Amino acid sequence: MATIYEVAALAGVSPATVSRVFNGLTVSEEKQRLVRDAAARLAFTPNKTARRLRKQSSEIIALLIPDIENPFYTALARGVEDRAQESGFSVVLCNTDDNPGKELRYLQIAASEQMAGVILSPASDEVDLGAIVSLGRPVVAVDRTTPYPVDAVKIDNRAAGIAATAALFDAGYRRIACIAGPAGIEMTEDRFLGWRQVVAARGTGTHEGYLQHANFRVEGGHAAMKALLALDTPPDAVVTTNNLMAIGALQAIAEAGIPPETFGLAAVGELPFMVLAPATVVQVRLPARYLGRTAATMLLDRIGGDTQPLRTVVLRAEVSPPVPPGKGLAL
Amino acid sequence: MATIYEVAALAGVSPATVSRVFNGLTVSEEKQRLVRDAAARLAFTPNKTARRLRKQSSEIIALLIPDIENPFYTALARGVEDRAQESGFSVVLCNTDDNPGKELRYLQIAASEQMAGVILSPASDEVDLGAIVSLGRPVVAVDRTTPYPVDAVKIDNRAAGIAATAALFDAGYRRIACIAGPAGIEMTEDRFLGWRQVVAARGTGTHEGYLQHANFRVEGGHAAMKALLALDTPPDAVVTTNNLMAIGALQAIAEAGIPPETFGLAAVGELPFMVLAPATVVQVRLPARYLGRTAATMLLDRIGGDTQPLRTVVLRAEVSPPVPPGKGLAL
DNA sequence: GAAGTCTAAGAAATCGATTTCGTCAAGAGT
DNA sequence: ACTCTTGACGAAATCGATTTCTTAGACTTC
Repeated sequence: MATIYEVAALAGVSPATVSRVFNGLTVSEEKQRLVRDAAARLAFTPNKTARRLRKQSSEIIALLIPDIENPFYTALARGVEDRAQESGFSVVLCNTDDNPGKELRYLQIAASEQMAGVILSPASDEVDLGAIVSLGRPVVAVDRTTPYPVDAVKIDNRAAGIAATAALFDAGYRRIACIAGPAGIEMTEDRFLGWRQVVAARGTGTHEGYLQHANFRVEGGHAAMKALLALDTPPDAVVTTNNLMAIGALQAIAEAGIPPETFGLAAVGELPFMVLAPATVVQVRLPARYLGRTAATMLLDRIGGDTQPLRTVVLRAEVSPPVPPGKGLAL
Repeated sequence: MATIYEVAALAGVSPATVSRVFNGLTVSEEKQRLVRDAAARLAFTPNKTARRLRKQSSEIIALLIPDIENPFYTALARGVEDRAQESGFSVVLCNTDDNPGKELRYLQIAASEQMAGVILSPASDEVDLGAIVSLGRPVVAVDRTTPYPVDAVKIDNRAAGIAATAALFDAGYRRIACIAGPAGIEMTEDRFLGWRQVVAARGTGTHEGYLQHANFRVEGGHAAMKALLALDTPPDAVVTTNNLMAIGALQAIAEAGIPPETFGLAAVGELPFMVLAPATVVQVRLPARYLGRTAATMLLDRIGGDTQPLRTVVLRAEVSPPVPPGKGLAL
């Protein structure tokens, strides 16, 4: 591939002039023409590695997500990518598997690769952002906040938990359990607090074992649902705090021979690739792609020099389908 | 972050010696100890941009996939990532949306970013690998082959189409249609030729309109299935040539009020997040993660200097669940 | 005509790691 | 004791783009 020196030689100017032409600095029209002609003839593409070394930064954003196989996160990734590409940035997608060790490794890569900024969904409250923050690289946390001085975009998780649970009560269910993610994760806590609040307000109380903690994956939801169904007084409905645990719960319900339309299920998050009738499950729709897009806008603003005070943007979820009163959902 | 010069100054050696220590060249034990101590004290992390500029390459692989929201491709990506990380390589995931323009742009990025190699599922037979191949960067094509001199890993697609179709005949269906991806894509062609071969061999022939081409997405399968159901003589079963089109077909079947267990459906590819009884759908399981892992192994071998002749590795699919004879699948 | 100012453009330093070339010291052989 | 060989290590070039500093020429003013 041609270098700036070859373009300069062909155009009869200095390499500095070639650089000025492509970076929009002042160069006479005559010499601009010479440089562009030469570059076109040589099919010149600037070497980004050299530029990155000299400028000490890049046009790359690191995006750290905990589960690449969760469609919530792939939708979020597309939102980040949409916005980043509008500004000429590339996105490196880093799948952490909710593993703090992998997450730290990716953060170190972001630092040593001079990425311009990081968007991440932290694997835990103990995520170590010290190195990247101390380098002055902007960070935006999504879906979960951190104690570090970084911007954040999140869902109103408590309201989402409330909406999911209220929908089940409105549909006539009375023994409503909750399958939550791992304890200690802020998003999990907020969502099941929403469940608990509605259960307390509607006066039915909860049974022992009606709150089950699971991992966020399909198999976590599956195991938790089996545990719920094995109780002396099983629930007649369940709220899951994410989409994949709802899938697992549905599988367990089907395996138990329960027709899905007679058991109440509300998920915080859209179920991917739904083939059941839409009324079978209440889905609290999370704006994942917009969440990603918002996070990228905030990060790009910081990269561009934005020095406004740190802020947290909170997005809202919405319930789908809207729930009419009465027993069961499949009306 | 500390540079190699600062480590050298603290250790009392030259920068070249520091570089030699970390790159395993011959350095006296005494000086090795001095360098390692100094590096630890300064928390030295080598600047990969500088190294990449001097060495003219990087430890990054570009992975170009057509649909990040298709779990087949996220599983493939995990396989690539698994293997790459074993060798200290990072993977940049590039989502092309089956768009040749986006694909070309990502290939140009791979070239100008000096990525060590590329794994891609080509958006079309006309993909332009000229620039990246002429730079000598290794390329491995997955899932689809190309006319360029590159290695490939693929599924035995024809056999997969045959297996899916045969399973439906074995289950007792007789009017078996096919929902295939866009015409002209090798993988599509091979899979529906497998369908056509079995239909011809079993002597039932096909009806006008029994072969529907769609895009590979859920909505493509949905529209194609509605078109099939609207025929004067609708089919009693269908083969879809990928997983997401099966999802769309199932949605259309449910919307038409047909119990899914009475309609035959076989998909080439595992349906993601299945909540129907496993016997409802025949799934031809594709080893996506292993496909990714194999592609990465081949690419890393090339990056490492492998000069064996170009080769294509063909992996096999398997049918799940195994199909007993008789009408319908839900036995 | 001389002095001062401004602008375009070239020379060279810079970014940080790697690698090439040259030097010096130690060891072996005669 | 001298010569030759080998290995460790330092100096400096290299990768390619950007940017700083300097210079030359054009223009204006007195």
